[in-house]
Amino acid sequence: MSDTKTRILDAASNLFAEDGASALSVRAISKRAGLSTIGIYNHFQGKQGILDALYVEGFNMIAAAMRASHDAASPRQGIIDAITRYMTISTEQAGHFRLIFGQGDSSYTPSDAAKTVGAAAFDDFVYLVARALPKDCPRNKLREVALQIFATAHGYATLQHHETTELMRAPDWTALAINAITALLDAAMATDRPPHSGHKNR
Amino acid sequence: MSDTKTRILDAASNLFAEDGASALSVRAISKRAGLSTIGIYNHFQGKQGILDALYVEGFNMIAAAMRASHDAASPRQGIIDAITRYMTISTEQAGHFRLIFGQGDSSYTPSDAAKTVGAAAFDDFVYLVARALPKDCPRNKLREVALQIFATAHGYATLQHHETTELMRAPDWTALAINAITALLDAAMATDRPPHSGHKNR
DNA sequence: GCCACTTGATAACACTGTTATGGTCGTGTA
DNA sequence: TACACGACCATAACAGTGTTATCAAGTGGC
Repeated sequence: MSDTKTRILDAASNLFAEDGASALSVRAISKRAGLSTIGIYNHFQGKQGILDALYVEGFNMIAAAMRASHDAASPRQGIIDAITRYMTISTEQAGHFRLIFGQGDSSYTPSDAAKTVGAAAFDDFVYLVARALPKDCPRNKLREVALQIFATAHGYATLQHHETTELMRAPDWTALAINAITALLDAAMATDRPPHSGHKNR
Repeated sequence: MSDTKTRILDAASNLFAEDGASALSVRAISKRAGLSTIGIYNHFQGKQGILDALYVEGFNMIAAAMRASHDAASPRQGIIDAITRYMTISTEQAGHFRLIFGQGDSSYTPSDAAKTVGAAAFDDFVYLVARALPKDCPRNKLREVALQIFATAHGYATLQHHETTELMRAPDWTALAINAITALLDAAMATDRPPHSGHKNR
């Protein structure tokens, strides 16, 4: 990576860390880097390329959080720890989180390369979930349970920052998420029913 | 409401329905209304006021979906029906959904009046959940279970439109959401444990 | 050395939301 | 009736946005 490219990316990262995606005009970035705006087009093909780099950076953080670690007391606790880390990232890396989930810059569309990083992060999580489910669990169901756990946690991570829920007495969002995921894991472990049967009245 | 205000709002609503929030420049709205841009400032205090009107419109749709209806087979089925309707809205009214959850226009911040509409929609949902839980359930827990159900569903509604999950074989998001919420309702009905105990390893 | 490509500064372009300017109209008060 | 004031309107101007155009310099390959 050339010196200019590094200078631009460092400038963008610093501005992003200070004030989120709205601080990232091409003029602000190039001024911070001590260059003109043209370098953003030469090295990153424009502003979208800058945002792609930050998107990938954010997803790498999420992936690291969702990866199996060796110090969990059980595979199940490993999942709970991963979700706790995910909830922490949604707050501590709020700029990245908002960018990834569409709230940072409404004109940004991730490139195909950036998208594949997100998909790979999910694969890491599937592996973590696989260790907590029976060994004979079909691969389809594995991915589905992982998707459910992730989607569930994601709802809590997203809603905790939403202005309507900010009007409420502050709940402990991580605790609520863990509680919901615990219920989901219990249900997944307890039954062998097909995935869609939850759709019927019980 | 004056004729000018109506013309502007109709123009904005039509443009929004066609191409989402990105179609809503003040020049596009005023051109569609056959007026100059100044009316947007006189009648709506600027573009944020236009977006507020659409935000409130979207939240009113969500509120209607989440409200108790009299034709559910049981209170529990009433919740499941409401969540199903919520999932439907997230797709059929994608523009409104994206605007409400921060993805429509990253420069938009809802006014305090708009925010209270969202909070009121949640109150309707709490009432729906109350009918499915034991009558002696403390109000705190009621609100918390309602929040959990809503957050859980919200995760599915949001992730179904995200580009990383769009790379996957298309899951039935509504079925997955209902399945997760069923697990959550089972857990809420089965135990009287304090809300935070799910945080411990089991 | 010549040529093609890459890189960089600067200016220009088309677009954005907003404010400023000047004018008209309607309403209330003396 | 006359006047003052406020609301509303068209238009122009402003300051900002991402991007492209123009010109010049540097580099690498033949």
